[in-house]
Amino acid sequence: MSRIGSRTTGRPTLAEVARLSGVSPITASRALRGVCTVAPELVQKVKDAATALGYVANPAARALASAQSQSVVVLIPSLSNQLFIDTLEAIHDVMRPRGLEVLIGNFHYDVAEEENLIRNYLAYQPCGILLTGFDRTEAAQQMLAASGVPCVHMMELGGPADAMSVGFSQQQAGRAAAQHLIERGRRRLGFVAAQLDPRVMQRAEGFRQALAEAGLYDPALEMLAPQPSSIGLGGELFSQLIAGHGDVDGIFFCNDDLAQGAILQALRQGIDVPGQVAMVGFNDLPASAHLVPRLTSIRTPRAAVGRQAAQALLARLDGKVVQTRSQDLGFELVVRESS
Amino acid sequence: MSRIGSRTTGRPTLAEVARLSGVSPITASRALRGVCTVAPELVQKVKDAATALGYVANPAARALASAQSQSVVVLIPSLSNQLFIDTLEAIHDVMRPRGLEVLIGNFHYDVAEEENLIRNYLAYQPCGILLTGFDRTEAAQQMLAASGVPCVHMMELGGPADAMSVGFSQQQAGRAAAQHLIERGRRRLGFVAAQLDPRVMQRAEGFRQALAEAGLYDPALEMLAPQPSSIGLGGELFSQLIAGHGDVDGIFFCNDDLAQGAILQALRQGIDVPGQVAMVGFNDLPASAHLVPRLTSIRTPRAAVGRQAAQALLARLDGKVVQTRSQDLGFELVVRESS
DNA sequence: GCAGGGCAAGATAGCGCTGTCTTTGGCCGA
DNA sequence: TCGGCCAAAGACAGCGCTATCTTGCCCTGC
Repeated sequence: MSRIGSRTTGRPTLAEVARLSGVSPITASRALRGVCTVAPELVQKVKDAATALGYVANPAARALASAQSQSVVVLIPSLSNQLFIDTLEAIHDVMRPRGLEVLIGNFHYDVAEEENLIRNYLAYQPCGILLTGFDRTEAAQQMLAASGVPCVHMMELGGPADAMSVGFSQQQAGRAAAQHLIERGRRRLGFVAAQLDPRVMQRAEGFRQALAEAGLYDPALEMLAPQPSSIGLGGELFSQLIAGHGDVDGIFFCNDDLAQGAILQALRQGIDVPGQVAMVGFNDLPASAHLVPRLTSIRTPRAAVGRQAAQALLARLDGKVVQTRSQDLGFELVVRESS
Repeated sequence: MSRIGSRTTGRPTLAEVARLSGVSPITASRALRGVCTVAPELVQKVKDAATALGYVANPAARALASAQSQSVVVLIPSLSNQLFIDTLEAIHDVMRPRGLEVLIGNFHYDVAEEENLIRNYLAYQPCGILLTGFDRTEAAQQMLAASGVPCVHMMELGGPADAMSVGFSQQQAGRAAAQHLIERGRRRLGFVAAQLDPRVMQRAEGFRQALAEAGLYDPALEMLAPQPSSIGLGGELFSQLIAGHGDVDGIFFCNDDLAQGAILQALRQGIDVPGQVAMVGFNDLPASAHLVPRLTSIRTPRAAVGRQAAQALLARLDGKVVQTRSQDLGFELVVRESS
C-alpha cells in the first residue's frame, strides 16, 4: 500500500537487468558475479543489459544478502609516515582491480583506539583484515578470532603459529646497522629514535645486541624520544647527542627523517659526515639518496609488504592453500656517502 | 523451513537489543540513532543493552534500508604526493568522529579513471563526495549531478556558480612567486614543473602573467616535465636549465620536492643559492625549512582545505544553509634563505 | 526404452535495518 | 467531564540482493 514517496534509489536494479536480458534475477546475479553455472551466451546477454542500463550492483544489498562485504580493512598506526602510505598504496593497487574496497583505519599508535576500530570495522563484515604488527589488546585479538575474518599481519614476522605475516625482521635490521658501522671502524655508536612503537624497539634491541656482542654498547649514547619522528627532531636530537658526547663517531637513526635532519644539522654546524660521524638511516625514503652527503640507509620493502600481504589475503580468499604463513621479504643495507 | 546452515552472521542484531531492553526494534533503532522522539530513560536502557551485547549496527543493512550509507567518498589524483595525504588525514580526522567512513578513490591524474571511480562509488550511496578541482569528464559531471549527492571541490576556487569549493587561487600563488623573485631583483626567471595537472598549469599561468607584465617573460626558461614530481627529477631539471641558460638567476618550482632536489644538486655542483640563483618552492613540505639553504616556499593550507571541506560537507548534511559556497583559504609566501 | 544422475535455471525466502503509517495514551481547554 | 490533539511507541513492509532448495531437462547406461 506504500504508493507515495518511493523509497527506491532511482538506480537500476538487478531485476531490471534481468528483465531486459530475459532471465531471472538470480541468473543475472550469477552471470554478473561470474558464477560458472551460467551459459556463456546468457552471461553475455546479461552483461550487455547491465552496460546498457549503466547498472552497478548495490554493495549494501550484496553485503546484507551474502553476510560479507567486498571490502578489506587495513589498520595502520599513522598516515603521517611515508612508510605506511607506500604500503597502503600497494594494497590499494592490488585490491581495487579485484573490485575490493579498502577501508582504512588509522589508530594513531594507540592499541585502545585500534581495538575500537576493530570492533567497528568488523560490523562491515570485511572479507579480510590487514594489520600492522602483533601488538594489540587481548579483547582485540579475541574479536578478530571470533569473527573468523582472515587476517594478515604486516611489517613484523613471528607472532602466533597460525598467524599469516608478511614483513622482515626488525631486529635483524637493527643488527645490520650496527654491524655496518662496526665494520667501518666506528666504536662510539649512538642510537637515535622517536615514535617508540614496537618495531622501533625491536630495531633498538637488535642494534644493542650487536653492540653488546662487540663490547661496544653504551646506553648513554641512546636518544629515545616518544614524540613523532620528523626532520626537525632529528636535527635537535643529533645536536644534543654530539654536544653531550663529542666522541660519538657513528649513529643509527630509527627512521630516515631523523637521519636527514641530522645530516642537514651537521652541514649547518660544519660537522663532517662521515669524517667525524657516520650515519645510517632506516627505510630509505626518497630524499635520502639525494642528500649531501647521500645517506646510507636500510631499505625496507614497504610497498612489497603491502602488495604481498594483499596477495596473500586474496590467495586465502580464493581458497588456495597457503603454505608460507610467514613471508620474510628481507631488507637491504644501501651504503652511500654518509658512512 | 530454512533450518540447516543459518545465513545469519552470529553478530547481535537490533532485534536482540530491543528484546533485552524491552522495547520494539524500531524504538531501539531510533534510540541508537539519537532520534529525539524517544524518552530519555528508554534511550538509556537501549544503549545499555547495546553495550551489554556488544552490538554494533550492520552498516549494510542500514544503508539498504535508508538508501544512504554513512560514508563519504574522497577522490584524489595521487597517494604519492604528501599534499593529498595531509588533506586526506584532515578529512579523516573530521569524518571519523562523526561515524562517517571515508572511501578513498585514487584516480592517478586520469579523468577517465576518475569517471569510473565515480560510477562505482555512487553505488555506495555515499552521503557526500569530496573532489579535487573541477577538471572532469562530462559524463562524470552528469552522474554526480543526477545522483544528487552533495559535492565539495577542493584545492581550486571557482567552477560552476552552484558548486561548493574550498581552496585557494593557484594562479595568484604563481603570481606571488614571480613577484617575490622580481622584488629580489632577479631578472632571468625560470619555471620548473612536473606532473602537469590543472593546478600546476594555473600556477604556471599566474607566474607567466606576472613575468609578462614586468617584461621579463622568456618561454625558453620553462622546464615542463609530464612525469611525476620527485627530488631526483628536480635535480636533473635544474642541472639542465642551468647548463642551457647560465644566466638564470631565479627559479620557481611548482612543487617543493623539485626545489629540494635542485637545492641539493646546487650544493653538489657548488652553485651558490641564492647568490647565483634564488629558488622558490611550492607547498612548504616539512623538509623545506631544514634544507641548506632553507627553502623559500609558498605554504599551502592543505590540511585546512581537507578540514574545511569536510566541515562544509557536514554542515550541508545537517541542513545548515551554507552561505559561502566558495572558501578561499589563501596561501602564504614563507621567505627563507634560498631567496 | 527407461531409470537415474547431473546440471542449468528458477522460485522462495530472507539478510538486518529503517521509512511510513497506525495505534496508544496522556493532557489540554471548553 | 469529554472530545480533540499531540507525542511516543509500535506494526508493517520492503530496500536489492543472494543462499538454498526445487524444478525441469538432457544425457548416459543397461
